[in-house]
Amino acid sequence: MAPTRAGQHPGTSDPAQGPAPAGLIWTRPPKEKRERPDREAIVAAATGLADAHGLDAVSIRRVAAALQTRPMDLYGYFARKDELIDLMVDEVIAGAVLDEIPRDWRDALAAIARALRAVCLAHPWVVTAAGRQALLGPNVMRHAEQSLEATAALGLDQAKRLAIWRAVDSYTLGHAHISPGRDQSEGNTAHDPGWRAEAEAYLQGLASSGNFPNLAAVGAAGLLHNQYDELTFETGLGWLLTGIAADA
Amino acid sequence: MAPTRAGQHPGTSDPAQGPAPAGLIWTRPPKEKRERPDREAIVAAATGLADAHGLDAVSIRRVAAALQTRPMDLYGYFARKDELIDLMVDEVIAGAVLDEIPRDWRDALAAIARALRAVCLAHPWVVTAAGRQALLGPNVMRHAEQSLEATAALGLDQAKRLAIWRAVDSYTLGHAHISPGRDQSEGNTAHDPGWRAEAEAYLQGLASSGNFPNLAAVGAAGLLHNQYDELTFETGLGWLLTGIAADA
DNA sequence: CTCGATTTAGATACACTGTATCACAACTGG
DNA sequence: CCAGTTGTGATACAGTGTATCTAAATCGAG
Repeated sequence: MAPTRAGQHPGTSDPAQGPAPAGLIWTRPPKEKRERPDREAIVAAATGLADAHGLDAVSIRRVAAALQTRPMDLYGYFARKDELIDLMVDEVIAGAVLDEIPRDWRDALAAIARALRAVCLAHPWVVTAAGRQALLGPNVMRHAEQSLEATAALGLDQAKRLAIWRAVDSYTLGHAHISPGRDQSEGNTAHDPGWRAEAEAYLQGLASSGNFPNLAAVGAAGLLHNQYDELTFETGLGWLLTGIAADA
Repeated sequence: MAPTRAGQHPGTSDPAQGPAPAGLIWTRPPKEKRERPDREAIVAAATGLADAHGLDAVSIRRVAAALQTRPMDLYGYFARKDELIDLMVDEVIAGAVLDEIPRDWRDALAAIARALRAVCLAHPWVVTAAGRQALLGPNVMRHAEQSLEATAALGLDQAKRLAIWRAVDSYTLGHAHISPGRDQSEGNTAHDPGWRAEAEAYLQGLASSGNFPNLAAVGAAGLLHNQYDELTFETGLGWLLTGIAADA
């Protein structure tokens, strides 16, 4: 990139360095000092990898390669890979933090839940990652703070407000978690049409066995397709909020 | 974990047609010809491993060692490790199938949810595994059948009954999923007292920053301990059922 | 300035993983 | 009997997270 400054090549005064780079020094680029990526860039690269190919595709080596660094360089910014995933989760959860909380508590909880759901749909791996350990990142805490703030004006005791937060988060994350075909990464079988056909045939077999009359009435499509996910999510969320309203 | 080749030539990774058994794992007979470790024993060994040391401890080599077999012998009973995990999940979910469904729909749904929760507490890894792909095993289907059966007498349309099942399962699994310190395997940091102390100090710091007044009111203990999990679960389940009742 | 001690960078090594592949034995149909 | 298929046992391969070793750079003291 920069013109050739032949001034400072390291340690070439010693003869017979083992893995010496090939070619004349004049033909080699000036070793363009690859600066170490900062934490933000690492998290962004890892998130991109996870979005594109699933959480399993996030390996230290691949993240390093994406940043043109070496694997062990990344460990300057976290001690274990789990910590990198913590950073990734907190980063994307920032997208679920509302700019403004609706005044009505029910609207507020619904808006928070929908924002969280949107993040879970955009980054399916966060749901998986959320189950690994307690999430304590600042953005997760802001989300929690908003969830508690939503019920601040209701005059409830702390335990009940805490339970409300837990209930809405549990439902929202759980719904995304068990959504069929949630994970769009290529490793997932649910998008292979062949698998789809076999699964439907299998479910047809179960249905025609007579042991699953209620499932038979629903049909295989209802179990395998997630095109009604949005509807069932909203319906269930409405039930939950209605139940809370009845108690509060 | 999974050697999912991301990005490279995608055409050559076509699954081999010859040796790969066709059909879903559920449709293939248990191949009882082999008498060494049968499918049941394999699943039991793998489940024991997962219960004791977490899902990550379930490796083909370790399961084989536990059964005094060789790794590749196991592949006579499933084509991929994921299928083994499917078998494990279905096996333990059998424990969530009720002998008898309470007549009252609300009691029935609550009983089903509590049974599912009990399985999730006894085998924390099932929650993780449930998110990997669509669960179609016979015992999972029996659980689904019961969930639909619970609302059979209410005269609701199929879509609503399906949504009820999804809502209760989502809430139940989600609550277990995000329970702090759910995974008791030794890899988890949440049981290290040192980590505990640091996490509490960190949360205290956040609380005293003034940016999280609602969280500060709750206190760090409420966020880190799961001793109230049972209570919050029951409370939220009650809300959900009340909301359903209001709509049905 | 010189010379040891200490920190840092860079690479390699280790113990694992899932599973494809291969060499070879055994059985089977012609 | 031989050819071909099938099964069996072992090894190989391409990856994983991260500990550890080596060499270079930096720094403090005299």
